[in-house]
Amino acid sequence: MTRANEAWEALMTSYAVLVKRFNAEDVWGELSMREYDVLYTLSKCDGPLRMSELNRHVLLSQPALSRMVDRLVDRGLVDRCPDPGDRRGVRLSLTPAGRETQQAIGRPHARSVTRALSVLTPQELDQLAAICGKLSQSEE
Amino acid sequence: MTRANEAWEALMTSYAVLVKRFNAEDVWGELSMREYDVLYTLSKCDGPLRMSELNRHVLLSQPALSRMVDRLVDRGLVDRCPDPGDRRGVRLSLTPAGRETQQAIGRPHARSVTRALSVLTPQELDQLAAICGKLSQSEE
DNA sequence: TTAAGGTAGATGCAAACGCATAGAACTTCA
DNA sequence: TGAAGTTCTATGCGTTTGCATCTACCTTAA
Repeated sequence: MTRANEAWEALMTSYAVLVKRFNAEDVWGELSMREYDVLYTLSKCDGPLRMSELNRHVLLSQPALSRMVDRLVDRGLVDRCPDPGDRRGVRLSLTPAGRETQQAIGRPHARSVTRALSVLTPQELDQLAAICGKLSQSEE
Repeated sequence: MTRANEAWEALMTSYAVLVKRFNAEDVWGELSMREYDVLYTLSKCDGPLRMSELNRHVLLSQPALSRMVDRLVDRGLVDRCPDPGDRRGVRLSLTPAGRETQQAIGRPHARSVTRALSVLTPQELDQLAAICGKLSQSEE
C-alpha cells in the first residue's frame, strides 16, 4: 500500500463520514443535499453557468444533472435560458427564490461544517485546502 | 467564508474531480465503482463484517447497501451467513471469486490512484492522510 | 418472566440515476 | 460550401436509490 493509496483512502473515508453526518442534520428542508450542492455552486459563480460547467462541480452524470435542473426550474429555484452565443447551450442561474433557499439552508449548514472541522487547527485547515486544491487542479 | 468552509469545499471538489476521473478509467469491468468499494472494504477487514459496519464505510443508505449485497451474493462475489452470536445480524465476507475480482480491479485502480496523487509531495500525502484521519475519527 | 424499547437487516414503492443514444448546433478542413 | 467530426443538452429505458416501514431479535428493568 503506497502513501498515495493511503491518502486517497483517508480522503474517501473522511468524505463519506462527513457527508453522512451532514446529511443526518435537520437543515435541508425541501432540498436533498445534491440539490443544495447545485444551488450552492450556482450561488458561488455570479454569472450564469453552462450545464457542462456546472456538471464539472457536481458528482452527477450529465443526464441526471439535466433532469435535476429540470426539477429545480419547475420548482422556481433555477432559471434556464438559451445561451445567445451558442444555441446548443443553456445559461443557468438562481432565481431570487433559489438564492433565498440556498442561503436559508447554507447558513446553518455552514455552521455544522465549521463545527465538524473544528477538530483541525487553523494550520491544518489551510494545509487541507491547499492540498485538495492542488489535487483538483492537476490536469492528469 | 471561514477557513473550515473553504477547506470542506476544497475537499468536496477534489473528491468529485478524482472520482469522476477514476470512474472514466476503463478498469472496472463488470463492477460499478460503488460495488468495487464494497468488495474493497470487505477485502481490507479479514474477518467477516456486519452489514452495519460495512455501511459505515460505504456512502449508501442501509436499504441500498442491503440490496447491493443481495446482488453481489447472487453473483457469487460475497458470502452472507447468519451471525451465530446475534441472530438478527449477518456476517459478510468475500468469496474466492470476490477476492479475485477485487484484486483484478484493485491493482490497476491503485496505479491510477498513485498517478492521480503524484502531484503531491510525500510530505503532503502524509499530511493529507493524517488530517483526513483526524476528521473521520472525530466523534462529533 | 415479560412488557417496553432499541437495534439489525429486509422489503414496498416512488423518485432518481446511469448508460446509450438522439438531435441540434458549432467547428474544421477539403 | 458542405461533409465529417465534435460538443452541448435532452430523452428512452432498465436499474438503483432513499424513505418509510416491517419483522425478528436483543436488552433492560419492573
